[in-house]
Amino acid sequence: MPESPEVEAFARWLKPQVLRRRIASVDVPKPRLVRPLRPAAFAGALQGCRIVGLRRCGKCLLWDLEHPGGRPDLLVSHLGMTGVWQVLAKGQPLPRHAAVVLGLGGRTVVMEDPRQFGHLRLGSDSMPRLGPDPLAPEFTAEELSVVLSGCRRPVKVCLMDPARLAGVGNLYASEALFLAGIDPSTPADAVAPEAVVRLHRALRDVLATAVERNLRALWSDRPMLYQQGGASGSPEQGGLWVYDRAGHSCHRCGAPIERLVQAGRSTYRCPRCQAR
DNA sequence: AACGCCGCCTGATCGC
DNA sequence: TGCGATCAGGCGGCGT
Repeated sequence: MPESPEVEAFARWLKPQVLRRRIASVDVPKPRLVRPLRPAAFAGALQGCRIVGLRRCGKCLLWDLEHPGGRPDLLVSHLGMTGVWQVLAKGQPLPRHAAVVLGLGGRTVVMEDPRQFGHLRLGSDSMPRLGPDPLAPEFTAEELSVVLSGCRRPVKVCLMDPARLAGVGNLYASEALFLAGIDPSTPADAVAPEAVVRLHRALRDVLATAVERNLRALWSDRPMLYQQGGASGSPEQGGLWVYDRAGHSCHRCGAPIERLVQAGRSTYRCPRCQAR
């Protein structure tokens, strides 16, 4: 479940390894995940392009490309639930669930996605419309207040709606609400102003910390935060506050963490630290 | 416009 | 021990 901190880390980690390189070859072992749907068309459009930029937008990784003639293009990739980007060492075999393989001349970059919920789309019209990005430096508590005030659904569901807020998924929505001491089932437009300020700060803290942690994980070839599950230690020890910790005791107060289902997704909360 | 719900997919886990 | 059933989950599409 890569969310914005994971995608941001992938972008920063990959950028120095792919920038200014030319795409010499394209292989599409999982054509279902790409647009244009026909692998030959997809590969043909990518082949020969130079990678001139790599950035994140919400949970998407954006590849700025330049065709041999100089025409710009955009490759939008989304990692879905289980997608990862890898740089293969020379002679290293393809991962089992490789979806797209880019040969960059002496360096091979692969998107792997076992559950195949991710996708790669070519063209600048491939970007979904997104709300403000809480990782952006200019994101303010006032902006968050506007996002919440226009929504009557539970605040957790609101935070996860990409049209309202970009890049926040299930894990960091639960973690931020814990840090802010807010019950996830509070209607978004009923969150008190001082709680909105706490939530703004919690979102920024939890996301920024996760970017740094994920970057260290990538450079040292260790699993990322979301790949460890909730059973490990407290956040100080590299674990999580509430996500995936149903039945375990709260790291802060000891009360058993609860699991509830909102809009069909698991939410985790501490009944004492996040009382109504 | 806002919201709920289904289906896509496969590894992990559970019950028998 | 082994096998089938169930579950998780982002998000696009569709129905209300």
